[in-house]
Amino acid sequence: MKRLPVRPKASRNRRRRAAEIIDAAAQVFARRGFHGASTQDIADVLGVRQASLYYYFPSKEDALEMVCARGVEGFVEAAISVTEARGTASDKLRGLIASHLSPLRDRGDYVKVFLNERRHLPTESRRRIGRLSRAIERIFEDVLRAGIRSREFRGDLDPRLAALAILGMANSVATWYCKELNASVDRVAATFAALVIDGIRRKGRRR
Amino acid sequence: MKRLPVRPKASRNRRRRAAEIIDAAAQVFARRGFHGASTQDIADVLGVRQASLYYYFPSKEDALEMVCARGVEGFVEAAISVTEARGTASDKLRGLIASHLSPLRDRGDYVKVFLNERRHLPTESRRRIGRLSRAIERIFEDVLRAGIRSREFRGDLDPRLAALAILGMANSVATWYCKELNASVDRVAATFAALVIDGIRRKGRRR
DNA sequence: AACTTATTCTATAGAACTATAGAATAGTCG
DNA sequence: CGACTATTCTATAGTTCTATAGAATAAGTT
Repeated sequence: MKRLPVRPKASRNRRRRAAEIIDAAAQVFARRGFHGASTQDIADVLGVRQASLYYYFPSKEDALEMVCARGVEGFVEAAISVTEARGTASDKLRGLIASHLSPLRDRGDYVKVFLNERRHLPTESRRRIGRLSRAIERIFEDVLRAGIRSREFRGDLDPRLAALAILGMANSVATWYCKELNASVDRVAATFAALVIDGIRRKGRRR
Repeated sequence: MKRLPVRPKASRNRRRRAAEIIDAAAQVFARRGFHGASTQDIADVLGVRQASLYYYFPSKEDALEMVCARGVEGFVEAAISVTEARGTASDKLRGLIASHLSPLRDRGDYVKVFLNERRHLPTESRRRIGRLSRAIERIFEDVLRAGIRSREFRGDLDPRLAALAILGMANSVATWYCKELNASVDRVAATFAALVIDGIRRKGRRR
């Protein structure tokens, strides 16, 4: 086993160092998937020995849990605060979409891992995180339902199906947003919201 | 090593047997992901020894390639034939969405694997399959562009972004469609198409 | 400096997994 | 039936990976 060229300095702040570790894990899990990534891969990103990681987490699965947790962190709170503000159902939906895409800006890897790898979590934490997912679906659904009740949205809309459609659309951004950065997250959010609210068909000469 | 309870009969048709093997692989890869699934898992589904699989494929990666190939098989052809039919741009888009969701009915696992695991393919086959993906995106994009030119769709639409949105929405169905079968694939397709074409907002008193 | 604690390192046990080799069994056909 | 081919099995080499133990080094403190 070879000696590392330069021994990295130990951080004086454990918290900060732990965040660096989890950040590297997020990066690697996002790229190769949980099972496709080895703890060695994470260590390589940090320039550290594989075994050193275990000072910061007790198992690879726990690392995944930390990444996933940060991947949904704040999603629900942000969504709730959007729905509690004043405004039409359309406004709220626009806000929901924007707040849902927002974490892609600074936590893209975490979100990707949450979306694609959460199924590999051990049962208990998977359940816990699954509840958060469903909470978010519910919030979208409720806004749609409210819009239908207020006659702002079409009465023939299936709120559950529409919520899944909108979330599917929004979540798909995580797979390409970093590659094609000619569109900012805000612009994507606005475009998507306009698309589902008014549709793509030209208006004016209808009915 | 224990003896298997009943030795499975050898199929007299190699083709058919190979299809069974790949089917089991699709099922297992869909559930656990490529790296999360072992060849043992596949063998368990078939009630066969792990090593027996290697009579049908030379490596696990090749099995993934076969699954992915069948996961996109016919997508492009079906999409092209839709766009070549007569009809408005809206009709074509509806048709595209329907034909894109159609394989979920009988090949859900293959589609899931194609969508989620193709990134784990070795470089060359990943490229080849990536080209097919891009071809499909292009087809959607072209229909949108044609609709804009014919003034059927709004002029301010970004066709690339809209195509990605619609595909993201459609592809997301693969993650939940088998769990919640209270909606048939056809109904989902129709709902989604209506959603993006006309939007969710109630019409009639506008402009 | 001497001592104490925090962090990383070396080394490795032990498990799991892919893939190969060659034996054994089942099916087919003269 | 006996020979021939197809398919599956047993057994295992060799690799990779997670996680632990204990030594070594860096940082902080008195």
